[in-house]
Amino acid sequence: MRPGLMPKDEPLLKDVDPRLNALVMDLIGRVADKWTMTILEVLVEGGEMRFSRIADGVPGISQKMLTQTLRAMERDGLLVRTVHPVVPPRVEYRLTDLGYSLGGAFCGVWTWAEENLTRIEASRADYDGRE
Amino acid sequence: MRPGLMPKDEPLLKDVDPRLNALVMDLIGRVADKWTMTILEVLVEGGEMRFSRIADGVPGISQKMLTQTLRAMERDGLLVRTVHPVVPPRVEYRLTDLGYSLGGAFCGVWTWAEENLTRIEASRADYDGRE
DNA sequence: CAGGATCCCGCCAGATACTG
DNA sequence: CAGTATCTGGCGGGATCCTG
Repeated sequence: MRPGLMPKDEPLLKDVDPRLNALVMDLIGRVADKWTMTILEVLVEGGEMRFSRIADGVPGISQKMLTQTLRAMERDGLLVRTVHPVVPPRVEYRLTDLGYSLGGAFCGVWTWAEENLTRIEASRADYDGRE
Repeated sequence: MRPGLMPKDEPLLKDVDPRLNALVMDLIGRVADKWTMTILEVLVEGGEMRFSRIADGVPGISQKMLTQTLRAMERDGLLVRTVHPVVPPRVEYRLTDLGYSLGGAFCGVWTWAEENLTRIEASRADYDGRE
């Protein structure tokens, strides 16, 4: 593919600013966790939703982590939080365009996980079988 | 889009087995972290590589986390680890087809992060500005 | 209903030292 | 070179109680 031999000092990644790269990695660390991905999935499917309905859609999440993750997503501009001043309180969460675009980007990972789950479990069983 | 009103007990996600869904979420939790993503990126770019060259391509990672992440990826069948019985030791890591396919799935997330980094930083600054 | 505030435990990850 | 082994502090995250 490349002409000539590969020089040994060729940069490993594209020659991007390492500081920029670190920022991107941190951003990914923030955004690429299972809670964020799942909440994103739920909101893509369900549109604007209230707190407790999101909780229903994310089995296993604690209220603390749900609040925390939603706040982080709001801070990152992935969703908007609307408080309706009524009793009982009614808070709606709706994805922004940025949020939807992240949902699209994650879609590939989600699909990949679904498609390859059994293959990976088999690989793990095989790996654990050997010693 | 949908005929009729939406019944209130409509399932939030596609009506998948919740246990299957939990497994997928766990798998994503395993695989969607910044170290795995970065190592994947490096190996997609660099092909078969040795331990220390991978370390060079992943700035900021500790040797412990690199070993640990590589082992987990091997267990999941994302890469193969080849030990050459020479002195000094020479260990090569190479992605499997499964690993490459995950790299492709992550590509969207990586690109998304690069493209939207400044927008997100602006959103955070704005969010932190208000109180 | 949608959280805020606390307490607290587990394990994650960095630092350091050692080895085949 | 490519790891293991060990110690340790920090904090992620669950459980619980309380409130506008």
